[in-house]
Amino acid sequence: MVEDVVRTLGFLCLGSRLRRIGERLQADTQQVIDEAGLSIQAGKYPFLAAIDRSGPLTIGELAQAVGITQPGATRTIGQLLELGFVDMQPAPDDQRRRLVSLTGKGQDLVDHSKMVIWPRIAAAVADLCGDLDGPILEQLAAIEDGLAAVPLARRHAAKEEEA
Amino acid sequence: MVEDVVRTLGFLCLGSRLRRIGERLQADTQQVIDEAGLSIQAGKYPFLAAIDRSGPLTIGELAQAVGITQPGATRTIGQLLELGFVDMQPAPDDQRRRLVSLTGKGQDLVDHSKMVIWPRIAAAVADLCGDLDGPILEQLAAIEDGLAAVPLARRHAAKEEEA
DNA sequence: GAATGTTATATAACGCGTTATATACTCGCG
DNA sequence: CGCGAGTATATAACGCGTTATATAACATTC
Repeated sequence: MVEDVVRTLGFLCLGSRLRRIGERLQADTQQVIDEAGLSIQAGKYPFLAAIDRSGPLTIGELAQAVGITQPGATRTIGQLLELGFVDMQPAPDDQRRRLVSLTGKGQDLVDHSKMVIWPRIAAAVADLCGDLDGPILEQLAAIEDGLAAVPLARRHAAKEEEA
Repeated sequence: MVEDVVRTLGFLCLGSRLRRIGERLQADTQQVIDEAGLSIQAGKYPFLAAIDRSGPLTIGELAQAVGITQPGATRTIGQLLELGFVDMQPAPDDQRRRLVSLTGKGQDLVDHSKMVIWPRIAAAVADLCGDLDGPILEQLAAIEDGLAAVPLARRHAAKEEEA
């Protein structure tokens, strides 16, 4: 068995480690979505949720809302356009800005997800790390170990089952 | 100002959020490395550190050690080979396995980094989040806010300056 | 009102992770 | 020995982030 250097090095590799855990978590989230029969990628949800919460947004606002750069937002919105979940039209007062809104199909997906899949995911993640506390490195170790022990797709909110 | 949906959605977007923070942290780390005049990318350090700690390792062991998949390790090691930091030769007993070791240049880089740059990075990250405690979402918010307020490159271990 | 600067989006190229698959070597067994 | 199964690495293709730069529309200034 080889030692996990990223974990061993602690603060020195915190960036790598957060990325690694984030990727793992997102892959597990994707599995939950797939098992629910939804045809959407996990990374696209924040865009749909942003529009659902705030109404039509421009590309630039979407980039800000999901915390990525503008070219990244342009690309993902392009994909959502092709998938038919959003619609885009120039802002009436400024032809440079493009207002992105949900289509009926997109709104249906959001509405369905809000009821069925988002609570499921949030509950699974809460089960994984909702009760954690203490220094961040310890929590990250607990999250990594927790995911290895029971993948996200098999988790649900901790109830009083053991009672 | 647009709301940060990833932060707002909490556990639901934890994967995206960890990735995002990890990327930001790693980019800031890169800046520290660049400012120190070193010509190496932050993401390659874990590979060098793994070999430094454990001696020559195969591609597969390196992948395990840094927590990525084998093709990712193959690629990064290919780059380190081109940069002249590592050397690769078939294992004597099994021609399938390739043992990756540090070259003199690679060892020099590691030795120098261990003295000069790694402590600097670890101290900056510790300054950012070493004293944090509590639920993970709160710590992540503190880290994001902290990075926005004072980038990693301008941080150092918190001393009793305020005394 | 034409030149110039600024802002919003798009495009290109790259970094670094992934999965899927090909290839080369080793091992075990008839 | 030779052949099929398994293992280690390499390659290809893609996801999704980045930076740098091009283009189009608006704003300003003389």
